[in-house]
Amino acid sequence: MQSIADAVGVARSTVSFVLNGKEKEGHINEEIAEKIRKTAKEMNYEFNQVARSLRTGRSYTIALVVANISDVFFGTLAYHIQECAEEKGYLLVILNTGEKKERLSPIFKMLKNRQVDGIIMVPVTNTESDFIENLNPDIPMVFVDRYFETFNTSRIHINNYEISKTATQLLIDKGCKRIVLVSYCETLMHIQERKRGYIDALSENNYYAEDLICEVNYLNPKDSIADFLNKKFRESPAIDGIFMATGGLSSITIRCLIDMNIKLQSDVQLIGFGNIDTITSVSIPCIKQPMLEMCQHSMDILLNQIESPDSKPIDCKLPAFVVKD
Amino acid sequence: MQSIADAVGVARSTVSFVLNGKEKEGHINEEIAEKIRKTAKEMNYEFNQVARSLRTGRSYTIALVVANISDVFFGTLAYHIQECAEEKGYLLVILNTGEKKERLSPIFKMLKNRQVDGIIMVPVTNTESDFIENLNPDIPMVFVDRYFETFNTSRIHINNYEISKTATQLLIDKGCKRIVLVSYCETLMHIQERKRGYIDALSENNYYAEDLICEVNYLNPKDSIADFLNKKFRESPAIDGIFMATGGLSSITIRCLIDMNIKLQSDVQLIGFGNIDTITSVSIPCIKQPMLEMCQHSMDILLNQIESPDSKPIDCKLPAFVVKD
DNA sequence: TTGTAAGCGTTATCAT
DNA sequence: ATGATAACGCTTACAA
Repeated sequence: MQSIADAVGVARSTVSFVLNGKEKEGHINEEIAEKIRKTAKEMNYEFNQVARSLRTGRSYTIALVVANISDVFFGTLAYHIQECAEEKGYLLVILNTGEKKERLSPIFKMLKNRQVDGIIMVPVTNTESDFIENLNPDIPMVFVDRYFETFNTSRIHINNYEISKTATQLLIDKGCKRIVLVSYCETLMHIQERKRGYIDALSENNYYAEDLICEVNYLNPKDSIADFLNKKFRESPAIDGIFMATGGLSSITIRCLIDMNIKLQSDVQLIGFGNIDTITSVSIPCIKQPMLEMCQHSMDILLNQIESPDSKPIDCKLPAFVVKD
Repeated sequence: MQSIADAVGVARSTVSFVLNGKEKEGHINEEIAEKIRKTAKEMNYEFNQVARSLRTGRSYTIALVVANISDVFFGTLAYHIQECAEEKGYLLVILNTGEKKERLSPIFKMLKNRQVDGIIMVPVTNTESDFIENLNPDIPMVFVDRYFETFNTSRIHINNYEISKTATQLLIDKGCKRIVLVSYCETLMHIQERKRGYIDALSENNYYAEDLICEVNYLNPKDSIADFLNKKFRESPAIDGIFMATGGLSSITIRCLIDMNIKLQSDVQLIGFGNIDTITSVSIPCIKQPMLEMCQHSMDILLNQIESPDSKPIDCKLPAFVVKD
């Protein structure tokens, strides 16, 4: 920057103003501004983000904190968020929590050292009280996909309740009467909401029965599901529909059914989250999340929060949609 | 830092030396050093990485550049690399190229502005000459998975030739005589090497025939594969084995076969890259890459290169392994 | 053994 | 309309 200033014959500060597009504020002669820009290009000057960060306190970096980036759902989030971030001049850093709450505090600490401007996060299960009590980093933060009811940050999520009710109703409309819910045993709101949608749809048709709910834990879900389904298919009346509450569970459940020699979409009607259609040759209706929109909104809301830190948290609910068979 | 210095009654520089573990260089009294450390902890001081970066020219940040982080292979790389990086105190940023060479130059520019210390990259196809001519960023860089024959950077890859030959031989040992290769039409070395392994195994048994090679392009590979297989199954003698040269192609090919009502592992014997076993109920042998080791080595080699920029590029070939059915 | 001071490359305030 | 100059928080050569 100094050398540009020397070359043009002005002061460093003049160059800085021009190169930051603040000619107006600096009241700089258009002619000389043009000359500065030209020389900068000639000398192919590129500013040093680190120095700028030190001075301004902003790093133009945001962080994405997820359980495990190798999961395709998180990977897709990362992909879109990186693209959005790049467009706005931000760099994206990735952190994995491994769903371990004790990793959060060191992560937030490090992000602060680095003067990271904002965090997009898929929160770890069962950390609501930690956030309320002491975990809250004072960096602008938005939650994506998952959220907590009483912890008030900006959140971007889908209409879990409504879409789950719609999906379940779809099975009912096909004539199913004994519809299983395959889900995780989980306190996170999005899972709770999906369950509530399922229950309400069944209740309204008087089909609800507690014993149709299969809630597994994260370790070894496959065996639990297989056992459950095996039992339920032998009962009379047997089950005739399954609603799978996450993408991961959809794959696992379908794998179980194939192993059990159950004919998909004839012995049993299915619907679930995720891209089920890619793993089986019968086409199965599924609930798709508007990934790109979720990411765009996350980014927009986060940037807004970075610009105006005192703005109120925003609750952004986007519609998911059912892709029929 | 100043406030610690004030509290203890020493100079800022003394504090700096102690906190960086350079008491020896600074020749600092152990007693006072201890006091400084204690006060730092009490005031829960945390150093500002940005300021440090500006001063030292190192950001303790590395970048992972891949085609698309939502792809599970790249996602898995990202996961392990992030873990390794964190362990060494590095932050990981992610960049997607979308396999577009024109995105590389702006990416490298930005990484330089940010004083990123090193790059781990899965290079974009057909960019060898660009790298040789003008693209080479002068940031330490390693290639992982893919590499170019004549562009001399450190590379971490698997024994593509050997493992492909072994895999093909496995099909031959099962009695297959008409073995198809499903691969991409691609100049990247790792794909070429896989093809060479396949050809050599067949040639040694006098089974090689050019018309058994199905090389598709990245756009719409599914239809090309389906057409090819359809034709080949009708020929006499029909094909009886398939070697699938990438994880993505394995899924696609198997999906085609199921659609065609071909019985896996009886009408045709399969072997391929990736986690095939998760998408079908018949178990199919597959080639697994040592993902964790690849990432650890990438990180080690990169860090070494950062520490000693003049060290020679390293060629690190790791063994993949076949998981049998 | 400790302290001083000069940077690192910017931005932004204030005088001119 | 432009230029000096201090500051951001840290590291490190050198003086004391």
